Amino acid sequence: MVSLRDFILSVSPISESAWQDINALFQPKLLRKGDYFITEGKTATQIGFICSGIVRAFAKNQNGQEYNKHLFTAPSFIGGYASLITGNINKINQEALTDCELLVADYNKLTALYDKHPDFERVARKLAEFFFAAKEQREIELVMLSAEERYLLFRERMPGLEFEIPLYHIASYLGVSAVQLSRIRKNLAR
Amino acid sequence: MVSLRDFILSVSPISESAWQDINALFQPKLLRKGDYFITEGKTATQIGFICSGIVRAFAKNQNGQEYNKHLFTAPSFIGGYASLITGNINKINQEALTDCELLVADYNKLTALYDKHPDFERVARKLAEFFFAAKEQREIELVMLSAEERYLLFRERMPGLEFEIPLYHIASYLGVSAVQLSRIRKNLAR
DNA sequence: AGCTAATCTTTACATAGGTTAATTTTCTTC
DNA sequence: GAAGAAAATTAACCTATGTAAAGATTAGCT
Repeated sequence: MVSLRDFILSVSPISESAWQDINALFQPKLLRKGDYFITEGKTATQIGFICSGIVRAFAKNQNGQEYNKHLFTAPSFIGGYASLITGNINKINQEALTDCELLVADYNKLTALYDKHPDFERVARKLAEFFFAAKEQREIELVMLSAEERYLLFRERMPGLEFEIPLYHIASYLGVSAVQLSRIRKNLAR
Repeated sequence: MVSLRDFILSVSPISESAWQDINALFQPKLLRKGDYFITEGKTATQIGFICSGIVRAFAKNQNGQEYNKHLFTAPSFIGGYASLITGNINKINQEALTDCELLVADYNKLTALYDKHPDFERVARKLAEFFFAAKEQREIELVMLSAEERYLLFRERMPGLEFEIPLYHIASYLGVSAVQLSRIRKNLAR
């Protein structure tokens, strides 16, 4: 159970009055395992904050095959970030893999606070920068590392997570099939 | 030959006084074909803006194999963005593939302007958000599309670029070997 | 505990794509 | 325009990984 306030403050300090305005926009929401926070097809309007639980973000191709773009655990923001930013149709789905406690806010109301609270816009800037750096890192790893190396890295970075959700979700997150991950695990066991 | 001012204004409006302060920090610099703007190993300190020319950003793995993370054409910012943001050691190299006209500034001096000019920090926020959205799109394409589809997309998005730089740089950008790209082109020709 | 569904592994086969090296084509430069 | 260097293609071979289907294992009810 993680606090939104602490999370924001860990990014960049903000005034008490900014926090009050931000906090007022977030409402608690419970997401049951299997529920979706967003689905593709409409422009995203809401941003969520995970207090507890696990959410997967995935894209579907024309054949219906899914790719787990990200596995979110608390504390983190979720929502169709690219769609929120650009206003384009959202192409991402986000599904709870466990029961989740969320805080949910309207993204436009939130960004409307930037004018009043430049310290909050600074939080947003730093977050966007970190998100970018993380994506860049992931991109490099997807291309430069073998699937086995990516799996080992995953276990290091998110220890225990592989026992909380189905392996095929992890395989998809690593960019391989469940069968291939099974082979990799067999190899490592020797 | 593209103007930094126009590029910034296309992201978000800023005051004339902000522009004056920003502009004062940039110095022109000529990069010859083959020259490097940054190399891996040190923390990045400078940010560049491409007025003309082509730059590739690439990562090297332990075997010395290279992966072209990005091909930059004017107008765009270059520099070890992840390193600038996080302060970590830069792991990226950026090499001019043609002669380039750059504008170069000290990144810390530039970000020091955020306090004085919140409208400039807004530019930085929006840029970071767009960079993120672009990376996310690229990640999805790397995983969900075949190499052939990625090549076709590349030709659509950066028309003509394939005739200005060696094909093996494009292959690397697409995440395949030069041999494989050659096969793909042969296939498409039929 | 026992039944059912979900998950994971294994097998068999197909294929995209890597590597190396040889050959051809294109670009530079004198 | 000829010589040499760089780039691109082709061929031969190999491996990682995909797909489909069958089995084995585990988890979730009632």
